[in-house]
Amino acid sequence: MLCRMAEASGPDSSRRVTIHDVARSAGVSRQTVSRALNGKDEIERSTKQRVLDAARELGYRPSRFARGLVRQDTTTIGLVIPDLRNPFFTEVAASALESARARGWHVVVYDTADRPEEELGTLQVIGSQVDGVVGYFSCDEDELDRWTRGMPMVLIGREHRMARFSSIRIDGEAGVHAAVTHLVAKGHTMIGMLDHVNRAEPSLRRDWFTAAALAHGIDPGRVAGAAQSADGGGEGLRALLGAHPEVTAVFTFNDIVAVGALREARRLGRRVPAELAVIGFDGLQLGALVEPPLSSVALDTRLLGSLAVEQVGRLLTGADPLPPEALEVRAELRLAGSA
Amino acid sequence: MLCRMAEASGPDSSRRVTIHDVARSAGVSRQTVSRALNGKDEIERSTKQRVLDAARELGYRPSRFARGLVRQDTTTIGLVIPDLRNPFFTEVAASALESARARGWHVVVYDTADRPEEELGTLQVIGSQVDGVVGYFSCDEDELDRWTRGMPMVLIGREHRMARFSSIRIDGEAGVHAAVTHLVAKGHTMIGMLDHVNRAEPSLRRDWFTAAALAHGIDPGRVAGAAQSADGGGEGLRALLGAHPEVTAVFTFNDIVAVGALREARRLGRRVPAELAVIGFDGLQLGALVEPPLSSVALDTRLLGSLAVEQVGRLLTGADPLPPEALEVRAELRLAGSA
DNA sequence: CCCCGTCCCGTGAACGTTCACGGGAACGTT
DNA sequence: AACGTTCCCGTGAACGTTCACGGGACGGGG
Repeated sequence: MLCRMAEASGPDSSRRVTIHDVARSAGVSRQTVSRALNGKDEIERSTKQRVLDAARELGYRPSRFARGLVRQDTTTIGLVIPDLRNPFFTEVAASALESARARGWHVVVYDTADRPEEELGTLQVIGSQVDGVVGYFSCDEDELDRWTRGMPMVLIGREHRMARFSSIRIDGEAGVHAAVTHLVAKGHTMIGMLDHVNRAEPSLRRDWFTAAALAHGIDPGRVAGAAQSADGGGEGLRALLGAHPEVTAVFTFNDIVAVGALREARRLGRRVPAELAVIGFDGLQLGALVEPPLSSVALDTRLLGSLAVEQVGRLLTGADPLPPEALEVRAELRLAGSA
Repeated sequence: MLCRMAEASGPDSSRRVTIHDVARSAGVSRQTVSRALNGKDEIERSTKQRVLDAARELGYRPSRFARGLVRQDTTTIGLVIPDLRNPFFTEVAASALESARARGWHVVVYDTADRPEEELGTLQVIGSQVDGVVGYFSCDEDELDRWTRGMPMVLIGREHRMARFSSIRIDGEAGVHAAVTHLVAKGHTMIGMLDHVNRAEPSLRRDWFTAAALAHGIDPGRVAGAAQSADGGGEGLRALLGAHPEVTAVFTFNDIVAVGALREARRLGRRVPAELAVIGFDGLQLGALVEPPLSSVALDTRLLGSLAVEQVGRLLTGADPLPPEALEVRAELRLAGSA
């Protein structure tokens, strides 16, 4: 009489084990089972143990949906990332997870595998599973709007037009200016750039570079494209030096590309920073692992992730959203061995 | 008469907007609203549009809990990772996300921040939010059992005792043996190792190294501990060379440590691989970024992640679980410039 | 004129849990 | 003996959605 028959021996064994089954098996009511499982106190010790045993015996697991329906306390946000293996996004994701955990939120992560066409599908699926979304999107704003149906969204590193969106701006103007200033101070006058390739419009970082170069009376035209990978950085550097052999310093779209350029420079026999100075963008931890360590216009990825989470939180609780000027991450030059 | 009053102007504005509100506002029934929103067909074009407008006007968003309760189709798994910023775990996580996405599952990611005491809290919270768990756990198996209450679990890189757990075994014996063999063939006889520090028991990788060294008649005692970071690898190498100056080759616990050792070797003025050969473990993409590229006993992280997801899937659908011999990832030597 | 089919829409029921309330038993107090 | 307290426990209701079913309106064919 200690326990009734266990396992799948009921009339239809495919049905889910509910709180009712446990109650019946333990000879008590639903509410008592609920009390036992949730550690409420209006219950006798022996009864509690009996219920717990019955639950274990039947393999009972409460339905998160039913529970979530009645107590509206769990919030879940979606994090959309183009490529988790890219160290930059890894850091942003880690920071976002950190901030979310501090608030007791759950984070569902989606990796769109760098395919913009995946974004819509993801959005559609996400829309019915989370309370808000944070992340990177490359598709059109109207498309975003169509698929998210009024869900709070925070876009990272991208401008927004519609009021219901929010976005974290990345301001690298001062940082890039400082980088060019530093290179000039070191005596460089022929400064090139490895820009993002495969994009319709020239990158913002390219604009910042151009402005900084012009401010120092430097020709900003020495630019080559590079695919977003270390190999891409290597090839980009070869192309740049092929077209502009006079270049003695390079600013790159990001650190991955910079690391590739660094590796290629070594292979070409050019000493860094003596014969070729390199400054990246992002300030990844990765930059400290290579030799010489990478100088970079560093972004505070921790701040980036936490700002995004903070803002989506305000949007979905209805609190005052952060003003645009607070939603800005300023990049600043961090010098190491490579420049 | 196009649309009723919008915004929060009801009697109590704090209540959630339900499908009922939309129905009332559009002058139809719940079911019709449901039809419009879910793209069912038994509905007239104009009605559908009217409902959609009303929904948008009111800012209606369906409750994922209510929906999940009635249609039992969405499955969500939890992914528990000690430190997402660690490139190895990043790769495993990315692979797991990939596999889950292919199955249409959602993945909630938890980063325990390398603190074992966080695991229990995570587990407790996770238990009521996901259908199954995949990941790394360092705490006791009984503790795991206590907090998960019969939820399917797949442990990675760790043995299990209880039947309800499943685990992915990592077999590096042959790979480490091959690594040592290769070093011996290159003429090395004084081979050291940088092991994981801060662990109660010596690591499995250490055991594999010891066995391989003995098989070649090599003293396996030249070992130093290293913290799990690049800096740790550097310090470890200094300690190892301090205690055993005769060492000409090093096998490390993992690639991060190896990269640190590589960097330190350069700083010490020892040429790699001529004066110091280095072989890591894990086979991270990171290894290709440093100079010289890192040789490593490589793990197929993609397989690792997909196996774990596959197995947790079988456990929670009740399909035949994969047998232990299929739940094994074999590491194999991948040579590059560093050895 | 009746019957049947198609198109569109609405009504009860169910999903599985927790909350608010009520109530009986045992015990002590006036 | 009547009454208040404390300790356990059970019963309706509610959460918000979808499914299964039923039914009215309309049109066409016999």
